Amino acid sequence: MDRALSIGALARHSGATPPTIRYYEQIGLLRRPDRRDGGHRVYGEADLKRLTFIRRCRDFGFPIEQVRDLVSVIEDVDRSCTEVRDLARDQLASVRARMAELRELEASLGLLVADCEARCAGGPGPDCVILEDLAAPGRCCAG
Amino acid sequence: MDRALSIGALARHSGATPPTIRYYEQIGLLRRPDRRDGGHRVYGEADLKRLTFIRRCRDFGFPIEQVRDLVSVIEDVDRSCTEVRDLARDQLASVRARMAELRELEASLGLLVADCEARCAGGPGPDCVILEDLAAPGRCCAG
DNA sequence: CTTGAAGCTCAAGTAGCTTCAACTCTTATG
DNA sequence: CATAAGAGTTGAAGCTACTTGAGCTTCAAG
Repeated sequence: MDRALSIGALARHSGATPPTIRYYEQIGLLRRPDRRDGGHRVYGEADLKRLTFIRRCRDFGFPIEQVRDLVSVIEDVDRSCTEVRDLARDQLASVRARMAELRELEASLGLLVADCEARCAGGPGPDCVILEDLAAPGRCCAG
Repeated sequence: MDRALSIGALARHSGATPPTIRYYEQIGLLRRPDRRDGGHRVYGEADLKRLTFIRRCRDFGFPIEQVRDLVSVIEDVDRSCTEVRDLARDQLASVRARMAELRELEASLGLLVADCEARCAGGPGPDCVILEDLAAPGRCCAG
């Protein structure tokens, strides 16, 4: 029951778009599928499975090159699942680092907005103390 | 006291790199500076101030095109500081949205790692239930 | 005067796709 | 069977915000 899928059908089932699928094929992340007489790509269940895996990894934020590693872990009988765990741990760490950066950014931006409310009366550019602060070397109002 | 700065000195004082400064010049975010006889760029305090402002906006996560707007707010006498506040508010909202995404990602990755610990004994690829889950359509272990 | 650091220009590379132009193929309907 | 819409094809360029590289010139210190 390995029903044939067009690129559009594969896209719908996997959550990728047709151009993305062609792109993955181009960079060697997906195999080159069989073609119909007219040249249209034909996919099967195995392709859907693999693409689903790839999309899921991408949703997890893994960069393409790491996805390549992960795919090879799946297909290589000799490599272990703990490799996936370790890669996921690394990924978790970088997600957390990025979140910490964003938290700082959030705090700074919040301060900037608050300062704009408190210290400026909505005056024009050159009179605004906030804009002056932003342009001054050293620490900034929300820095 | 408008001491002259080389591109390297400007870089050190502003936190940008020389290539980045040249890039900003190329895209019209910084004016074209005067040159010495040998062709080297010469900057002044005004350039440092402007670049500091730009870098700070970039650190806040504003995209280049919005920085362009912000710079014009500064230089246009008729436009008000509240514009900056509004842009900062928008930016704050998108930072928060991005953070929410990352929080979900963190939770999912955490689950993935936990599942790998709990359900797999570190077996090889084809035997790992986690890898199966990731490739299966529909919901995933940490989905 | 020599040497090494810093600067110059222009071009290409990075990630991860998306979008475009200019076609061809398939499928549904009349 | 004709036709028109929609889906598919290709290769190339575009996107963000820079970074890197090649190959050369200039500057500052000793």
